[in-house]
Parts: sequence; C-alpha cells; structure tokens
Amino acid sequence: MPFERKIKMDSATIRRKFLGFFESKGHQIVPSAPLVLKNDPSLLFTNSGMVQFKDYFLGNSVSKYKRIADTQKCLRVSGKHNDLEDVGLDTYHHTMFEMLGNWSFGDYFKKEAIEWAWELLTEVYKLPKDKLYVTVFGGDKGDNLPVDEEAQDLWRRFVLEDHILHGNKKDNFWEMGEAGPCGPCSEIHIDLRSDDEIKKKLGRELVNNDHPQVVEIWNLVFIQFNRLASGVLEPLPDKHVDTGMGFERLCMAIQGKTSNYDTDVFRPLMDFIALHANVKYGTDTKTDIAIRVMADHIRAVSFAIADGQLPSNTGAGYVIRRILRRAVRYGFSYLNFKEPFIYRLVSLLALQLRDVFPELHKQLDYVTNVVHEEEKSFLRTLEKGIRRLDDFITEQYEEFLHEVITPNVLKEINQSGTGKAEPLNITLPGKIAFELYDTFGFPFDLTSLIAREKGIDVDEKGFAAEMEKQKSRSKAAAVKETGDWILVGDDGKSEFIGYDHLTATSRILKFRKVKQKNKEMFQLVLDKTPFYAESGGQVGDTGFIESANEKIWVIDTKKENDLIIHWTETLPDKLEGEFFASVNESKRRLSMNNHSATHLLHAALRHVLGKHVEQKGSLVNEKILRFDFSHFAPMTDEEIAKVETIVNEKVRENIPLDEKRNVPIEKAKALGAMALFGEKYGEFVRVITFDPKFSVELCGGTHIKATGSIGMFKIVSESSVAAGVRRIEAVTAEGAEDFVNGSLAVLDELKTLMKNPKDPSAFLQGLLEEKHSLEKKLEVFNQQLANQIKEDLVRKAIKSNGHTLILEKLSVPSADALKNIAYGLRNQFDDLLMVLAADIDSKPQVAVMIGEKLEATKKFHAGNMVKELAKEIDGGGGGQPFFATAGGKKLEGLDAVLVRAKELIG
RNA sequence: GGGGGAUUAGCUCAGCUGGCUAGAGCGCUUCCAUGGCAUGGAAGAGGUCAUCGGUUCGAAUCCGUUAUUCUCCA
Repeated sequence: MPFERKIKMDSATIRRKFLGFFESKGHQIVPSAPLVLKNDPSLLFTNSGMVQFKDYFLGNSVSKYKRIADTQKCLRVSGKHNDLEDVGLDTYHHTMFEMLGNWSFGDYFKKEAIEWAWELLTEVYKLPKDKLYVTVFGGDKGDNLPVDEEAQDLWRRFVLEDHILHGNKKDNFWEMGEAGPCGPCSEIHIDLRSDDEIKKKLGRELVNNDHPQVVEIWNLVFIQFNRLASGVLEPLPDKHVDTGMGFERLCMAIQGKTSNYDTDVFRPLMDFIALHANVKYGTDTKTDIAIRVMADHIRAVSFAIADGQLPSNTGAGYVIRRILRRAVRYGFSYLNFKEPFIYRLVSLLALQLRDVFPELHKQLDYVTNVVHEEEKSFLRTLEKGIRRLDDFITEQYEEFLHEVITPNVLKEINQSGTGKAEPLNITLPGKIAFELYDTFGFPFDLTSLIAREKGIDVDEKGFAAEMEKQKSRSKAAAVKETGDWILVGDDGKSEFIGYDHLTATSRILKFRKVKQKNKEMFQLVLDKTPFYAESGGQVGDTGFIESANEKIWVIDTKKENDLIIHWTETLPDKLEGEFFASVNESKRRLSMNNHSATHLLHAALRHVLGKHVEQKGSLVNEKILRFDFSHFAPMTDEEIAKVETIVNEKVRENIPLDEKRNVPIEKAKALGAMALFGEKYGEFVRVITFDPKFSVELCGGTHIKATGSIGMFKIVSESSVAAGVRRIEAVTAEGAEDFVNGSLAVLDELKTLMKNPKDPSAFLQGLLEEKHSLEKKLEVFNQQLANQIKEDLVRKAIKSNGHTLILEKLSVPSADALKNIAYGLRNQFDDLLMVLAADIDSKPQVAVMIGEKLEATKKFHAGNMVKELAKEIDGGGGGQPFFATAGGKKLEGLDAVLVRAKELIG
C-alpha cells in the first residue's frame, strides 16, 4: 500500500504551510506578480517564480528584503518540455501552474537552502525520506567547473549516498539567458510508485527520465556566477538562492495521488465538467483528456484575463485565445458541449482560489463575461467551418463519383452519415484542410474527425507542409537581431529625472545595435535622463542629445524591465564625455495634458457609471487619449455628455497637481488610490492626486501642474473593444479646439450650401426624400420612353421565315435602357430575332436578342452573332445564347452592322 | 510585425470560369382567412453589390488603394 494514504492535507493547507514555514525563517511573504508581463521583450508571460525578481539578479535594482517567499502564478505554453498541444494528454503537464519559491538575495546560501528544503518536506509535509532523491551538479569540462561538492556534502547529512545523483549541465546548471547570472542547482525528486513497482526497478534509475511518477518537485538554484557575453564565467560578489517547487506536483505527492489532476486543485473543476457532460471521469481515455484539458485551460485563461490580458489576435492575447479555443474544441468534440459552457467554470475557480489570488474573485463578472463572449464567437467560427468543410467534402464526393459510380458505392456514401463508414479511398487535400484552418480558424483535428466520420482521409503531410511554409514566412518577416551591450566607461546606475527636468547633462553608460527589417538602429542608456520611457500607456519621449560637435535625435524611449532605453538612428562618433539631453517639450506637454485628463476621465466615469468601472487599458500620446474600461453596456449620449461636463468642470476648477513619490503601497491604498489588476507595483509607489475627493491614482506618468492647462476636454468616440470593455477616445487643449472648430467648419459649409435654412437637419431630410421621389419618377419616365421606342420597333417588325425580325438603328440614353427594351420585346415575341444598333451617348453598342421559341431551335446564337457584328464597330462582345451585347469605337459602323446582320440571317 | 479571407436587402447568406433585367430564407408593410392564438394565403416595400481608382465593348464577379472585420503565424 502506498505510504501517502495515511496523510490528509488539502492544497490550501499545503500552500499555507509553505508560506508559514519560510515566514518563520525570516522571509517576507510577497504576492504573486501578474501572469502577463509588460516591458519585457523576451517574455510574454511569467513562466517561473524568479521572473518578478529578475532585476535584482541582474543588478538593475536592489531588493528591500534579503529573504522572500511566495507562490507565483506561472504560464507555460511553449518550450521544449511543454507544448500546448500536449497538455491534458498526460497527467502532469499544465498551462498555468503555481510555483512555490523562496529566495535569498545576497543573504543565506546553499546550507540553509538545503536544510530548510529537507526540513519542510520531511518534517512539515512528512514525505518519506526513502522515496526522495536529490541531484547535484556533476561538473562540466567545457566550463571548467568541478562537481558541486559543497551541495553534495550538505545533502549527505540527510540523504543516503545512493539517493544522491550527479546531473549534467543541462539538468543541473541554471542560466538566465545566453549571458547573465547563473549557477549550479540541486533538484529534489520523489518516487511515487507502488512498492511492487519499486522492487522491480530502483527509483534512482528513473530520476530525470520523464517517468510520470518519479518526478522533480523542487529545484534549488545557487546563483554564484555571471556569464559574460564571451562565455567566460566570473564569480559573483553577492550570491543568491532561487528555488521553485511545482505546487500541483507537491499536492499530488502529499495527497498520495498518481496524477496532478487527481488532487483537490483540479478535482472540483473536473467533477463539475463531468457532471454537465454526463460522463464519468476515468472511464474513457478520450473524455478524460477532454476533461483535463478544460480544467487546466480555464485556469490559465481566467487568470490571464483577470491580470488584464484580453483574448485577441496578436501577441499574448492570441496565446490566451488559442488556449481557450483548445478547451472549447475538446469539449465540443468529445464531451458534446455545443453551447458555451466553459465560462461557468470561472466562478468555481474564483471561489477555490479566493484567498490566494483574490484578483479573480473581485472581477468575477467581468472575466466570466469575456470568456462567455469568446466562447460564443468561436462556436460561430466552428459552425461556419463545418459548413465549409461539408461543401469541400461534397465536392470531393462529386469528383469521386465521376470516376467510380456504382450502386454499391452510392449505398456506402448514403450510409456514411450514420457513423462509421467504409474507407472510400478519397482524400481531402492538405491544402484545403490548411485553408480551413488558416483562413477560417477551423481546427485541423476537427477537420480530420469529421472527414473520417464520412470515410474520407485527410492529407496530414500536406497540411503540415503548408503549416511549415506559413511559419517560415512569418519568421522571415520578424527577423530582429540584437547585439550585445557595449559599455562606455563604467556600468553604473541609470537615473530618471524627467518628472522635474526636461533637460540634463548626461553621459552614455552603454549602447547596442539592433537590426529590424534591414534597418539598423541603436539603443543608448544614459546615466541620468529626462526622457520618459513608454509606460502606463503614455508614449515615450522624443528629443535629442547633443555634444560640442554633434546632435543625435532620440526617436523613441522604451523600457526593458527597469532599464530606460533611448532609440536613435545614429551613434555619436565620440561616445565618451558629456551630452546635453533635451526632451521635445511640446510633445511632452501635450501628452501630459492628455494623461492628466485620462485621470479625470477615469474618476468621472466611476462617478457617472459606477464603481465597477476599472481601467483595462490606456494610450496617451500628444494627439489623443484612449481609455478602455470595464462596463457592460454602451454609454448613452446623456452619460457621455455628463462625463464630459464633469471633466470640464474639474478643468475649470484648475485643481493643482498633488504628486507624492515613494509612498509605501499600503499607505497609498489607504489614501484611496486604486491598484490596477495585472499591474506590478513595487514596495513604494507614486501617487497622483487631483483633488483628494475626486481623483487619486497610482501612476508613474508625467502630469501637468494644474488641471487648467487641459483647457478643454472633448470625447470623440465611444465604442466596444471586447465583451464588457468599452473604449473612449478623447482630445484635450489644442486637439479639442481643432476638433470643435473642424466640426463647426463642416456645419458652416453645409449650412451655406443649403442657403442657411432654419433647421438644417429637417431641410436635408426633405432634400433626401425629394431626391428619392425624383429618382422614382425618372425611372418611370425612362420606362415610358423605352415603351415608346419598343412600340416603335414593334411597328417596324417584319414577319419573315416564320420569325419576327427587327433590325434597327436607334438612340437610347443608357445600356440599361437598351437591355430593358430587348427583354421587353423578348417577352412579347417568342419567335423574335432582333439586332439593335444603338447610339448611346455617341458610343456604338449592338444588342442581339432571340425569342424563347426560336432559341430552342438553336438556329441562331446571339453570342456568336454579336461577336461577328462587333467587328463593324471596332469592338468586341458576348453574352448568352439568347441575348448578347457588344460595344465598340466606330460610331459610323452602325449602318454596316445592320447590313452584316441581314447577311448573317440570310 | 507578416500572410490569408470577408464586406451583396433590416438580419443570415447564395450568386462557380466577367454577359442569366441582382436572388433565397427570416424579418417588415398592406390585404385576406380563422372565435382567439400558433399559423396559413396573397400582394408589396427595401440594394450607390464597403470605398476610391484601374482593366474591359461590358465588373457584384478580374487587378490595385483605403476602411472595417474574421483568421492563422511570429
């Protein structure tokens, strides 16, 4: 009997004990960072516990606490060990997972890390010592590194020699990237197999061998080196500890399960899914996979949305969309969920994790709504795709039928709708399957499934080949080369002084070259800079840096983590020495107006619409401000007007800016400042207040001294961006003035054109109605004209050879009229044979019309006749057997047309 | 950032290689039928075929621009 059965500990307790344990060892417990990253070009999502502490390791900033522990939401959807398409197939991969971790920044090192890890696992969690294995770094010749004896000796105090293994550089040496902090690591693995299994094969032989029940649970990283770009390792002055323990696996080990999905982390979700799908988990592989996929994916999707990442068609948003759609697909195919269902899991999940990650529970309605809408939209996509696929399949059948049509085959096809069909030897080309996928978003596995049900094969290789083409195309377009940082003098700290100054005397600390779309650019880091880097929605500053003999334009300023980077197109010839750095003042000033106005808008919206309004996105530049916020209905004109009025009132009050820097976050919250979900805040924050009773926000942006300089605030548009998210675009100051003046100018112009009517809109309304009725009258008039011409032609008709012959030259206003006349006469005579040579606005046109009965005899073909006749007017033409037209250039040829027509008729 | 598709009546969509007087279903209006309702019958209104430009004798259809939107890849 497995040991674990005796232990009962739920996941919440396991998490609590971890945090409590490290708190008792002097660690500060911090909240999880958001799942979605901003300001990091190398990463879309937080994929491990250390991500939020990256800057501490890189030396860009210093941690206030030497010891920290937390549980971190992580998301992994790509990479060597975890492909999205694999999650759910096995029992231990996940998209979102929690990583428990403890850190030392220049404080304790290997001894404490190892002792505490052992104590927690064996004393607190009471995991059996003989089932635990540890690995230590076994050295690497290339890097000239020996075995990590230090760690090995420390482990020997607790662990039997045959439970300690050596690992290679791949498994036991951790690196942040190509260059940067790194060091050996030590992993703890656990053997969860039954005693019988263990007897057959020793646990140590299965460590690091992808066995689902002999798994790594904790990785202790000892950061002691810095790898230079050259590849050389140098020892770090401050050594750090970075550990990460997979929470779901830990729960599996402690709760004595053989699958992460069997723990109470996933079970409530899975039971709910199984209940509504009306299946039992554990009875069928296919439905089990589908249940796991849904239970897993809803976690990733819900928390990503709660952290501010809406599903979209680019970047991180696209990843979220893909995850959700994969869940819908599995539910649709294997659990028969044809209606939106997944959104109902959100509340269950929110409740389950309310105490650890309150952000989801606090935004329950919003997240549920977004998921629901996204589900609906994908189900619509599926429906359309199925229809298209059916069309394709029908086509394939038809082609097939042309070749082999026997009663037996027909019978087979007719039966094929009922379920399993005999293979028919028809293949759906990969190109078509790919087209369905690429253009219409219809998943390949559904294509195969449906095709197979109808006895059709799908060319998988062809599909994969098309997919490859698409990938290489995208890659080729996205080539971006980033060079190494090159130091200019000493590498020091970079300081931002742009809140108080627009100019500075600066030195270049380092620079690097980047190549994008064959364009070479440079990135500079200054020791102190007045340039504001794009952040919080506000655009980065532009401007220049200038030395005694040269001037370099800064075309953009961006942030990478906490580093402020100035983009330039050229590099100064002389990098050393002082530069005069100057920000483009007018752009900054206009952006500041818009940014402060955004704060006023935010406050006004909460005032008018309610407290559920929260910022979901923001863009502030020198021209416009765009503000996305949670709200479930379109705003009425009254609401918009009211918001505008409130903001403009606040502008006229000329409220002075109250800016407080370095406010402890707790104090800021007490002031009433709202923290945004998905935003990462430090220990100390900046608080921007315009009237403490009106607008208090945490913000790093630049602001005007008093609201009066906004001048005027004008909302330009209100629209929807996603389910439950509205967008307002507005302008301020000169922008608002231009907007209003522009609108008035258009109105003035229109009024002048209408000769200044009292009520312009009524006047225009009348004008439109009049136009409509005139058009109708004209139509009637034209019809009458055509009838006259028709009657004229009827009179000139000759009975000959048993048909009614009309050969005439005439003048009509349009090609349409000619057509009308021709059809009119066709309805009148079923033995009609008519050639009309028309002058339309001085352009020659010929029409040949043949009556229904005459057409049936196939004696004459209008299309062929008109081609022949067109030669006479230097033109060409064609049409159908009974009606054809031709146009040309030679107006004088019209008479010849009639002569030729007579010859043709004979 | 790079591909692919779509845009036709109030809505959902047909309209294949340029020439069938631009269609269907639902909805709408009017009339008729039934005790009422579900509904049935008849007639009718409603379209700059997204936009601008080009090719052509002729463009909803082919080519390019812009806009909007869907979708895939990075």
